[in-house]
Amino acid sequence: MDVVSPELNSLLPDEIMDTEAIIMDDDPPSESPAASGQSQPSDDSPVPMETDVPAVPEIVSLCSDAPPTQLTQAGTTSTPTGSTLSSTLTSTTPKTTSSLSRVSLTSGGLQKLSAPFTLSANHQIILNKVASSPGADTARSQGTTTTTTTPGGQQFMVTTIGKSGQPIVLQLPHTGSKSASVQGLGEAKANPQHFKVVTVSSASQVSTLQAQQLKTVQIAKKTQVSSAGPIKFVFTKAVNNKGLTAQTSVSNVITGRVLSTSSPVTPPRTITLSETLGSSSSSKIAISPLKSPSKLTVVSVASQVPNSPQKSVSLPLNMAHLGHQILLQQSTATSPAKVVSIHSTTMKPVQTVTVGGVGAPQFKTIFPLSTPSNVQQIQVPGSRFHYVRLVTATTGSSTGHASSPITNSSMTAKPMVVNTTQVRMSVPIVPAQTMKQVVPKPLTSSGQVLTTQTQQRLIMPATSLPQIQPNLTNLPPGTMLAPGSGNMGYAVLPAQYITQLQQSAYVTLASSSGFSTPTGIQTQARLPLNGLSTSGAAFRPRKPCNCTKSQCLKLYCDCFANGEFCQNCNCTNCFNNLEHETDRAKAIKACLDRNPEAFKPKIGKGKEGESDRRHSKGCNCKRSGCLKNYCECYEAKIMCSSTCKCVGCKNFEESPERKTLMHLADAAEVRVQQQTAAKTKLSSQISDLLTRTTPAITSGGGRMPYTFVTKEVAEVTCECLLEQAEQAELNQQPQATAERMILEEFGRCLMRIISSAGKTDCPSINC
DNA sequence: GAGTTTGAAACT
DNA sequence: CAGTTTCAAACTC
Repeated sequence: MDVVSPELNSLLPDEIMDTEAIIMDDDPPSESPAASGQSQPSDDSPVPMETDVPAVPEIVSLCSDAPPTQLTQAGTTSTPTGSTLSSTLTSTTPKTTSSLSRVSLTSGGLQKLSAPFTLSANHQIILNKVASSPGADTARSQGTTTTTTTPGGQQFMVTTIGKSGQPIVLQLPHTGSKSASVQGLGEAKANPQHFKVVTVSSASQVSTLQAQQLKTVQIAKKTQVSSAGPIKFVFTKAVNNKGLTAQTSVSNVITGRVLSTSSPVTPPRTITLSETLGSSSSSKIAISPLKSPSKLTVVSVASQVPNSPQKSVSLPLNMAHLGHQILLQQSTATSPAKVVSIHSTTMKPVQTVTVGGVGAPQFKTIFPLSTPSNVQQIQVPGSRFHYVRLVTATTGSSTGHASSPITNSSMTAKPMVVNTTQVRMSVPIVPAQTMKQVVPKPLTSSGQVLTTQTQQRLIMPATSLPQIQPNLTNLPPGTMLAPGSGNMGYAVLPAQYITQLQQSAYVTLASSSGFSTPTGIQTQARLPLNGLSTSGAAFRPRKPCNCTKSQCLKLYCDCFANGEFCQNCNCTNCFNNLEHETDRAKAIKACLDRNPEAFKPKIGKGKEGESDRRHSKGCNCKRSGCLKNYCECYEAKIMCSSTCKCVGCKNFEESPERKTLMHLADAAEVRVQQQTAAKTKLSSQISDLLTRTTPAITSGGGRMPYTFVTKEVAEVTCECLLEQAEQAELNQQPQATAERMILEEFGRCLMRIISSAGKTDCPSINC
């Protein structure tokens, strides 16, 4: 799921996006266990999701070091006209490996590279770079597009934007033992199909990515329906950061997008795409803390004809091992139609990913942010984690950065214009809170109700640390995964952080002021604290920490404990940021080692019959009587329970001290609210007054008092008043009469002043 | 704002 | 697991 430029999309007509060409019609799903997950016995029904990709993908790996812009395998011959890129066959299943053929790789239309490839039994194509072609360096930083035509006439288009430096594996889903060439003989022959996968990677990360990183695209299974039917993709991505220690916060980006033509009347079909990074293809990441595949529906629409059918990808999401591999696999029955993608031909697309449980599909959204790297977010149902990939703006801007502006139908997304250094796109911003409200309570495959707690977020490192594999079930809701610095790892970012990014992006981008960085974010919103309501505290400004010695990498730091990055804090030597992912990852691991539930909400639901909210561990107060904010129970506005070990506790239901304090606290809160409201109102009134008076002043239609009540006017007025006083004295009027005469004169003076106020000239006042 | 108190977290 | 230390927030002046 990736950013696909509209230009690239436009190159692929809907009719050529069908998967039929690569699908074996007559292959029973059970023939190839490795690919059985992607194979579907039924044509129209969505392909069941698999949580695993073949441990040993027999595929043709295409190393992205070579800059092929276009790979065309006609199944028979291809004529290399330029520099040649040879690919090695990496298929490990010779039994069903189809014959090799030459692949024509064309870079930018100027170079043609030929590479052998093989379609394995499970329909995987691995294009491996053997050696850099002469033209590789020149084209490395440029987007590349690879188009492969299978012997059966199917065509794949793999586009790489930027320096991916990574081999690409196209894996055809299980189609039985038949070779691809055989497969293509049927319907596919008559109806060549195209698959389009776009990869975008950070050019700055090329050095760390190395050629060992592998992208695998599993093209799922055939369907026998017509080519007009919608296609589903199972998209898997494996990440292995072993040995990679890059510190930069921007990781490589591998984005793939598969477009499928869909007809409103034709049943959806499925394509499995797997993307593997790292040397170890067997390691996998289970995204879903539920340990059961979740459905991920990716809808990306870019540069499509307004009336063109939606192209959606339904993917199951399963993350088993953080930092190794992420598998997005398609689930079976759920329909991708749940996702509504809104596209605009004028705006660059933004990805939207919908993830749902098997039983209860959920909406998930991925959208780019205006951070130095675009952020793609995946919210996994059930855990409410947000898995985010930071997508670096690549240098391959010439190819066009594209994303699909997609909004969830149930979300109130705000369109925004995103400015990156090279990309400007419109992005629907969906606040995390909005998404929370949208996402229904997920169920695991076994029907288990997942936690709905939203109190905490854990920040996990994008980790190049394979050993750090925290149990995702311990991660607090709102956790996000983002790519590690310089590596393909995923960092768990707090949802709040993403929200902040989004907000910042919106402001910055809306003003077209250019790129926005997280550190520059001023608008902060915070998800609720432990046990607190999610509604009221949602976007409340987060309290900055003041850590000095802990580097904000210990639970002393509230930011860290809440799974947030430090932003606008007063901390010193802070490591709680993306720039110190490695250290942060270690710290997180250390915390989890000490307490696997360290990042779980402390305030959870108590036992049955007890209060709804209670402290998981209880407090240990000794001197505060549990009536001060030192006490975590009191701070969370809950009463101490049997789990507490406090001494002299006064934080219980019948405690008069507690009642008094609570009453005072409520009263104080009311006062604060009233004061705040009064200030707001006064400020509004002042602002309104200034707004109304300013034009009058500038236009001459009216003047402020100081403009006409001059010193002279005041002196004259005083003289008039004195004159009245003198006259009253001369006439020996009573004091009351004298005062009345003075006041009446003052009134006349005021009237003259007012009447002359509207005149441009200085008023003249005569007694 | 500086200093003190407090209790959770970290350490031994 | 208990005791001690460290730490940062809460609190007081």
